[in-house]
Amino acid sequence: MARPRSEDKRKAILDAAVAVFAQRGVGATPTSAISKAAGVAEGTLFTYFATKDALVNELYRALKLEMADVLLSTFPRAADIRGKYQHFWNTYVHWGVANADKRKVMAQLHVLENITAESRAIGYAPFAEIERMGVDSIRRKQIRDYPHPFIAAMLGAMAETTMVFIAQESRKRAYYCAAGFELFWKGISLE
Amino acid sequence: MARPRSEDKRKAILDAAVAVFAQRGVGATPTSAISKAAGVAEGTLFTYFATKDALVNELYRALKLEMADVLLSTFPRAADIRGKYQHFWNTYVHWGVANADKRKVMAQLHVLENITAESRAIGYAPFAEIERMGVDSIRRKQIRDYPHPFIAAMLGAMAETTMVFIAQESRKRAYYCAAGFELFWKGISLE
Amino acid sequence: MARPRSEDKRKAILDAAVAVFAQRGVGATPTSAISKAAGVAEGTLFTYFATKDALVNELYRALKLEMADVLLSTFPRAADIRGKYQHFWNTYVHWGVANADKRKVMAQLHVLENITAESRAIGYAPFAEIERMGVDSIRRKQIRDYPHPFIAAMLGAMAETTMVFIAQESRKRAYYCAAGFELFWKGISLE
Amino acid sequence: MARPRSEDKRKAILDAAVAVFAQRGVGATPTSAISKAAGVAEGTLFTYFATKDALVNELYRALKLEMADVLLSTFPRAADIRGKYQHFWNTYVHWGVANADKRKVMAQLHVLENITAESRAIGYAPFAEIERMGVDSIRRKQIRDYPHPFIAAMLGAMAETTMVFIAQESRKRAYYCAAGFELFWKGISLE
DNA sequence: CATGAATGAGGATTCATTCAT
DNA sequence: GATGAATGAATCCTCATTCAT
Repeated sequence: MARPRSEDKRKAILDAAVAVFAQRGVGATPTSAISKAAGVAEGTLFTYFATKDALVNELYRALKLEMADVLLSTFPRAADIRGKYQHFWNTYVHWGVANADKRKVMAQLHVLENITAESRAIGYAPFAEIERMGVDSIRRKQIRDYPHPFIAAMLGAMAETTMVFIAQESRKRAYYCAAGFELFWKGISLE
Repeated sequence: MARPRSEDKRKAILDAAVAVFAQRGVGATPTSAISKAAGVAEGTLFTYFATKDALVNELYRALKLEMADVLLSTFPRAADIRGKYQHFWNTYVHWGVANADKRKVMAQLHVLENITAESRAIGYAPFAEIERMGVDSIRRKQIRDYPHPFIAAMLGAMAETTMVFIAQESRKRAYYCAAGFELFWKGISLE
Repeated sequence: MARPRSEDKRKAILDAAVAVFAQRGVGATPTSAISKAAGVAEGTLFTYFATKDALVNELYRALKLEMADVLLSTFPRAADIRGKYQHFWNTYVHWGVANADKRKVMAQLHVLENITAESRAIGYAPFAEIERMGVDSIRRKQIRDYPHPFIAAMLGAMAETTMVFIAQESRKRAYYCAAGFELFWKGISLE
Repeated sequence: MARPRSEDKRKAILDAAVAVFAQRGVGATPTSAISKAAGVAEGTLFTYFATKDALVNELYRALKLEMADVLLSTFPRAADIRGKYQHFWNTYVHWGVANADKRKVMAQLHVLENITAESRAIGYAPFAEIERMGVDSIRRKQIRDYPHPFIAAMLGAMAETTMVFIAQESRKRAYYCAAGFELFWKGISLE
């Protein structure tokens, strides 16, 4: 058996990609910058990822799965409907603030045409459970009756906006987090 | 360094840039694609814009100014506070839907590190009047008391999200436009 | 009008390609070696030839056409059948000896899978006239009855072999040229 | 530097090289393609052959020796002079048709600058006996008086040409084989 | 001023070879 | 010895920018 492919190195490349992508932009970052940041040779990157596109797609999936895990692993099944939405909001915002680079990269990735339909499907899969809860809360008339994807997208966009403000004024983190959720909740709650 | 002769050609280049940027992405578009789309020679582009970055920055400013003009030129000074916000919302959404390319490009531009602080300042300037109105409405307790930039950013983000849904289901344009504003207004109105 | 594309430069690139291809082999020659030998920048090569393959194909056609021109421009229509074949033989051998690089490159090109069917067709076209004469001479029973392509290929292969020997012993050029043709002619003549 | 253990593996690599070289060309074939086709690891190839060039040279020699063996092992010492030449012709053509890959590779190898003078010498050695017979037949005035290497090269080139036609029209194998030899023999026979 | 050919640095990827396991 | 990951020089091609016409 030869030297096995190192999971650490793989992670290092992915992490390095996040760091440099956040700083320079996905499209503007040469693979050489990634390999250098990861501390591997230029060619090594290509033993772990066949092409730059493949790397970008894998990164997309990894970030999506990480986010889903963060959102779901501490989900309060016993909470009331407001508590559940609040959980998503808080968890998302805190994760986003603590992982500013990952958030920036995710924002770029969502918009990139390099991401394949398959990657999008895989990245979306774990959110299906979240969607089910959301749809359910609408059917049970626990929140206002809008299409669920619309509500989810609004939550995402509003949370992103909130994160931007927290990034600018980190002292007011609690304030913005609460204010953002208030705005959102007023919008979708029944009264 | 005299101003180049043809203002038309300048416009043509900027318009062409919008079209190709929307399709291929700002970073992935070569200047040659822009000049070809504009019907001018590759070199000509550089007599109007010193560098690609300069072109991108001028485009940013032009789009910002256009948007401000759209928002302000028909502003209903006599309307009540809800009517004023509704005006911004409707105007922005309709403009964005009718000018999908420009909207896509703006979204990319906002996030690009190529845009200088100066460009951002210039682009922001005409929105100062809007800001004054917004700040005013808060001071007068016509809407809930959040920092104005936060509200403005939320309006922008929510309107963008709305436009995405309209782009996907153009038949439901009126529905989404209204739903989005409802969500927003519930969030910031006092009762 | 900008600087016009220079036919000279185009020729220079093609000539340089012949020289370096002959020395290092088509597949083993980087485009940078060609551009350097031609005295142009690396990028310039690609304004004249879209890809390396395109360059190779154009070279193939150019060499084929040149050869056809050499063979046909002095063709002795009045000569007897032996004289006609002798003309082809002599002309081909002398051209090949005088243009050793081109001959070497042609030999490589013929065998390369990079050469498109279209290029082969174009390169073959001017030889159609030669083929007609050959087929004719067979129909009229002026030479032995073999398929014409077979005879033509034999003539080519035998002439090539002859050229190799002349390249090694240039003093014996006349001897080998005559000996080679003798061998060929004995093979195909009726008595 | 002890001889590597498995002679089988060595053979497997050489055989694999023939197969992939024939398909993709010597220059265009990466060593990884050879090792994969041989069913060994990439690194293993280099315990059997120090460099790609070394492998290519050994392959050249192996093929040359194989050919010499084929030509000589069944040599009809009792036959008349025509029968002897006919034997070479037939054996060569049949071997070449049956081993199309090896023939194609040989053709490439002959022309490659990677083949060292030493390899050429070694590859030629077993043909010395053939040469002796040939020279002898000339001295005894059994065939026309041309330099033996010239005759041998002609036989080779004409046989190669014959093989190409048989490869294209395998039904006419017997015809082309006979026709080719006829052509050759008419050329060198005394009457 | 308009044109588009010329330039060469830079980018993604390949590949012969080395070396840790 | 066998394996295949690691390496980095080399390759083809792109593209922002310059400059001759």
